[in-house]
Amino acid sequence: MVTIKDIAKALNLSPSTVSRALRGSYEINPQTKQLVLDYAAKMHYYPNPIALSLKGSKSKAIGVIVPEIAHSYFSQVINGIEEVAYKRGYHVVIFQSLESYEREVISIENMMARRVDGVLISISSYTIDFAHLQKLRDNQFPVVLFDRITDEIDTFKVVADNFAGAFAATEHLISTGRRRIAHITSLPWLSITQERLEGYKSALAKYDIAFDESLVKYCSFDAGEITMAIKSLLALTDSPDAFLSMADRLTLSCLTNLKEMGINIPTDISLVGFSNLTVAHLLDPPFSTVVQPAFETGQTAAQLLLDWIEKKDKNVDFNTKKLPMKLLIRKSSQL
Amino acid sequence: MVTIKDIAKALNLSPSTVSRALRGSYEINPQTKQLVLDYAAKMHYYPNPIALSLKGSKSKAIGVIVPEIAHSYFSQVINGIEEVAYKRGYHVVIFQSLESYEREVISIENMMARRVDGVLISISSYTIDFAHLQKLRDNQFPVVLFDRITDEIDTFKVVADNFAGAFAATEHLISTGRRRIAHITSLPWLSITQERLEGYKSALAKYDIAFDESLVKYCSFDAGEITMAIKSLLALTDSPDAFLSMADRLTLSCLTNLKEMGINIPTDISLVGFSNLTVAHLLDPPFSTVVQPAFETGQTAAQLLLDWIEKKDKNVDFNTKKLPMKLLIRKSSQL
DNA sequence: TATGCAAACGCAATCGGTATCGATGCCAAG
DNA sequence: CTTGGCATCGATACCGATTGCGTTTGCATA
Repeated sequence: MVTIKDIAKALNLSPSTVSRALRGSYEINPQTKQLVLDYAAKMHYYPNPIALSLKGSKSKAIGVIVPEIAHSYFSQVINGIEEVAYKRGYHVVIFQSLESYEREVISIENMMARRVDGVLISISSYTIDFAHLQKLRDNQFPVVLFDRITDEIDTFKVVADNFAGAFAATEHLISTGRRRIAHITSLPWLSITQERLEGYKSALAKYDIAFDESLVKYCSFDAGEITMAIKSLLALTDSPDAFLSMADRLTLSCLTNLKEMGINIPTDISLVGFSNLTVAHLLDPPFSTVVQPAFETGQTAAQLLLDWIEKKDKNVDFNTKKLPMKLLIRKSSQL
Repeated sequence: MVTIKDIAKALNLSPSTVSRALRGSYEINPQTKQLVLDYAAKMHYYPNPIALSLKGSKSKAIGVIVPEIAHSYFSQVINGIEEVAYKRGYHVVIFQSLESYEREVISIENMMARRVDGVLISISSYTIDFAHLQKLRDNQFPVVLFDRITDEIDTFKVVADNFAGAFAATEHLISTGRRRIAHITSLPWLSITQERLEGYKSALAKYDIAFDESLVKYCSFDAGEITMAIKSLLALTDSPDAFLSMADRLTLSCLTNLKEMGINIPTDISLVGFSNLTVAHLLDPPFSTVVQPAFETGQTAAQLLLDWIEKKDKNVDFNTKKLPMKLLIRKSSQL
């Protein structure tokens, strides 16, 4: 690896002159400058980013924490983050929390130890204490939340319009004649869970359908739990005629379970689910989905973070970007 | 951020003593050592990895190049890589080639500029010149290939047993009475394409079925091409009774196209495809798949690379690890 | 001729941590 | 009393690039 000193030695110049020539400083003789530039190009000189980082205390790296990489939604988000970061000369270091609070805290520490310039995070399902994030913010450290956010941290946030997505899905089910719409959702304390529930309730209200608490089921990541939830829903005296599921894993579980039980979709029960699977149209039956703007979420969050990092003055005006959802109606929810 | 010098000043010691105390050097008074350790813990001291990197010319980072992150197979591979890398204190920097040779070359340069300690790469489909990789190897730089490999580079490689996978799938189709088995595959110059074709041929030979070149279709990433291929196969006078597709995107395209054409699966045409989709069982019909050991591939490749990086002597004995495939038989290929 | 003043470039400190080489103090052996 | 050896710790160069400041030119002006 060729360094500035190598170039300096070869051209009988001082390292400082070479450095300035490479950076195009005005106080270098154009001829000298050209000489250095040519030689550097010939020798394939690249500035050592590690030395730069040490000097400037900027690593040109951002950290990303997601619950799981191998999950269609998050891998699409990462795709969007990559695209933006790559174009702006940053690299992306990825961590998985695996929905564990402890791993999330460790990942944050790890990132700080590695001196990333900023963090993008979608909070783990089991994180209810946000001290690890608040500490970063207290130190003026740039953190952008996406998808799973929280009110307790004041910063930039990027989310899908969960309310509108749930509202549209519910309204669609109502418009196809359904009245007893079960709401299968994730953990109750998550922001996305709450927003989606509100969208659902709001749509019911619009059509004067009473909200029935017994139709709402909160499910953890235990696979058996969703099966239990479905069975208890079907056991109701006034059992549901539609399922609205609010997460990928829940959507797929619903489908698997209902099929196993021999329930006809959509004749017996109509089905709409939040999902970013690219093969929803190939499922049996082709599945109506609310699709999250995953790629755009990644892009937007990365933009915000990098703008923030590169901003001179530290007076930033935080806001929350809300990206539109898309409802794709397929056979699972048609008459 | 607290540094060694801060600690030194606070405890009236020299930076070198603090450094040695933190590293547990034997030549430090146990009491002094404890003092330093306690103070460092209290102040949340983390060694600056950037300074370490500059000194030791090791970045403790590895680069990964995949065609696309948001692809079930590759995201599972990355998952495996991550797991191993973090346990061993490395971080993972991910690049996408998007199946472009140019982007692959740029990514390599980018990684070198960033001084990663090693590279894991699954070669882009349109890479037929390997000079960029050979240059790395010429400089004794650790590179491990996975999935898409090449004979032109002598190094560690990790692949799935493509031959066995294709053989098993073909044999299964034959055992269900199929004799005209179409082979829909990827670009002809890829290692995986060739190995899978060999497996297919070998299974045909075993059962004395003549190999018919007209049943083999090579498809690029153009979506229309697969449709054309399928139509031309169905137009044959002796048209196929089974489709064997050799990549995720092809498998899904086959399914989409055949369904659109109103062809009954598996009655009219039996279907088996290579795929790492986790929802194959929910497709219509439930889809027989050859599943690649994605996670294990990532783990193995990362292991090999890190062992190599950390090895003292540079005499490494290259080999190619072959991981078993799994054939999951579902309705799409049953009688 | 002396002085001023740019233009062009070199010196050396710096970032944080490590490693080499001393330096010091103390105790025991000669 | 001197010398050697050990235990313990400090000063400093170094990794690669940047940067404030100083220095050397050449040239024009008083």
